[in-house]
Amino acid sequence: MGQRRSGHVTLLDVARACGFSVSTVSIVLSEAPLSQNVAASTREQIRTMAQQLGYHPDAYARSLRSRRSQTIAVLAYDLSDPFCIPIVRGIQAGLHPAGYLPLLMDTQTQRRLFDTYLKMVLERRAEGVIVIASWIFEETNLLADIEKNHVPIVILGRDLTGRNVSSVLVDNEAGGMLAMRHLIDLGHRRIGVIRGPQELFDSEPRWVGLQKVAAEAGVRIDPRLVFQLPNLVDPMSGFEGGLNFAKQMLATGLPFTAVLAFDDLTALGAVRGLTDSGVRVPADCSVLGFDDVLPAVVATPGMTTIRQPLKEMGLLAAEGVLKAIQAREKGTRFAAELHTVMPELIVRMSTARPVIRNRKRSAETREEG
Amino acid sequence: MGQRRSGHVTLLDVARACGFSVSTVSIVLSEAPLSQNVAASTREQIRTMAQQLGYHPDAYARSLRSRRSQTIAVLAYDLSDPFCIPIVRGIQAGLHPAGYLPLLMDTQTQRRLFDTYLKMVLERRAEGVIVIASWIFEETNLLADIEKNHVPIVILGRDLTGRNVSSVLVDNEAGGMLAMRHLIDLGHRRIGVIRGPQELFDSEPRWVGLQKVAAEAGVRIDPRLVFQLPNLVDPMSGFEGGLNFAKQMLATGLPFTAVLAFDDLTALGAVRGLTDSGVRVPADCSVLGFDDVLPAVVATPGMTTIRQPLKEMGLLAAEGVLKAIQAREKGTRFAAELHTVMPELIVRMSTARPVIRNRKRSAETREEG
DNA sequence: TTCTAATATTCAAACGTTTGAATGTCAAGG
DNA sequence: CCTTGACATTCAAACGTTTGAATATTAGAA
Repeated sequence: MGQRRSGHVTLLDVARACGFSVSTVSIVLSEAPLSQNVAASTREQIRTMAQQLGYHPDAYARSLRSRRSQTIAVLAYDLSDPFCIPIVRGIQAGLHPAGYLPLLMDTQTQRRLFDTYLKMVLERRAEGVIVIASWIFEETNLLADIEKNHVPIVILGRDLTGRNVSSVLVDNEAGGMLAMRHLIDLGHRRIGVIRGPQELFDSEPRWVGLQKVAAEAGVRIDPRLVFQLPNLVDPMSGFEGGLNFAKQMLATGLPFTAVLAFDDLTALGAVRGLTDSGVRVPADCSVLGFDDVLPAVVATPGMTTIRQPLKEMGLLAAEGVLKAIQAREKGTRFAAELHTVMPELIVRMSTARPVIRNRKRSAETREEG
Repeated sequence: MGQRRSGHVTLLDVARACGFSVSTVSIVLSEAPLSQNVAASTREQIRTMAQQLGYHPDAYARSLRSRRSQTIAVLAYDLSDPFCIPIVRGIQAGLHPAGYLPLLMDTQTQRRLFDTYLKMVLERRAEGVIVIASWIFEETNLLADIEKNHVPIVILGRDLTGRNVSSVLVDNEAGGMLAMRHLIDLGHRRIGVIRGPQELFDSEPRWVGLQKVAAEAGVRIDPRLVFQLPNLVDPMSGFEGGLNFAKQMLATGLPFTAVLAFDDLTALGAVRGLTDSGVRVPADCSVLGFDDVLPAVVATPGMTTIRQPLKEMGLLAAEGVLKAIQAREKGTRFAAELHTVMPELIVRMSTARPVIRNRKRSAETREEG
């Protein structure tokens, strides 16, 4: 009955079925202002008929006509990184009330995919773009192509306000400071550090922050106990880095009572490396992570970590694009905003006061037990 | 220059800029068969001009005209469940070569969101739907509304072939068998079990499988050591369930040397519960999970688990919808297919041979150390 | 010269909406 | 009997693309 060749019920179908024009039906079903002028009986009739036929407006036709896609593209560098998920959740939560749909794209830290998806962003006429950045993100094409088309961008994890791109950041330096302060407060003095990869924006400020606190407290960080992760291509490589570096730390033979890792996966790797070598966490050595992702909270011992308010960051990003879109509609020029959110220390079981004894001895003790 | 009020460069802009008609430009840029008839010089000219202006075809106009959205909706019950991510990855991998884009939707185990997104599926004219099912999934509206519009569906984690919906399943019974066999092979005889929630499709067959193997081996499963998770609303509740049940198991005072958990998060919860009570894993008690999600592999000790080939399942689902779409195009009626994939035992460090001594004693031993 | 057959390009309609302007109806006011 | 205006409905154009049919331009064959 009335099924057109497209297989989808259209306004025309509904119009024919109840004897009104397409215009009237459209006006009623889209609840346009004019619909106040439509007789109540007509409205009722049209609505029930639409319901009956299972009519759903065609978003493509609608968007074509109204030039609004109600879509925000979200370019995540790697969805399999537990870091991304809460952010995406926040974005979703921020977009939903405004009737926008996130178009989620997982670029898998691949330049090629990134470009493919970028093209799609343009083709699908996304009204805005949110980028969850990683080291692979080089600004080149993004700004050239997307901004040329006046699509507002918000970037998470990188400060691009200089290029007039709104940015959401966590205060990494403060995070680094919190981390080091916690360890020092517990009484640790000999601390190994696994720094983040050089190309990652977050790495440096965390390092700066923790150094600052260490210096203030008169704690010297032995450079032989400092390692730096290579560029990560997937979450597991952080884990493996942590694992290997922990073993290398032990191999130095230098005493240390705590490891401060770049992020939670690295910290979990460190825990594995230490445990495998018979060093107990936290009894013999404390480990501290960063981010507060799911694997850190369900591991045992629960990981003490510097929490990033990921969901909140996603929300901020969502609000950011929406604001920019609104501004563009009104013709207002919109100045890029910088949001810096504060990290928070979450104390769990992976850190403890250091025991006043030689690390090596304690390890041996356990091994013979 | 030539920027129209939409803010996007259109075919008309390109046409005007190089003096050809919209048709010619379209034919060249979309590489239609007719483009062979277009002079090489013209083609070149048009292409460079399009490039220069930053032209990108409007997917909406194109889809409207061609009635193809090149989009598959993916309804995931909860993206924050690490279980979903590899599946999504697989789907993405399967769709990409065919030029389809997954429209990822996180229903957050909420009926309301599920319905909202379902409406969007219809409105955005997704050509197919892949559902990653959870207990919240009740077939009612889905089949009524989506199938009415002849949109092919593939469901993961549930057998709906009876309703002519292609389904991808893991052989849960085989998984349950693998799990129990592993524990029995190690020498465990007193085994606690945490079953999955009743409404979840996977729960029962796993339970059947492990019972079968236990019965064959003459191992009796003490019902006082069997617990059942309530319906899960988020991944953490599985963890908490595991934690609490592990403590309850200990509280029974009954001896047991292994816990077989419904999934990895539950198993990780059990590890926490045991460890908190001074029971070491695996020295005093083995723990075995199911799924092989990221938190299970980065935890220490690494979780022995029954791996589901999640990525492969996603791939199968993607291939499933694509096949159905192709069939519909040719007018062929497409019979729903059932894909059952095999789980695999992954041995890590959370399981070991049981020690021949009283569990309680060993726990005390450690506590005094 | 005229016809055929390529080659090269354009016309115009269609996809399903939305919406400003136009049309038609009817009752009250002059 | 004609305005006026409120109400109810429809017309028709537009959004940016694709595509079957049409047209224009050539060159070779009859």
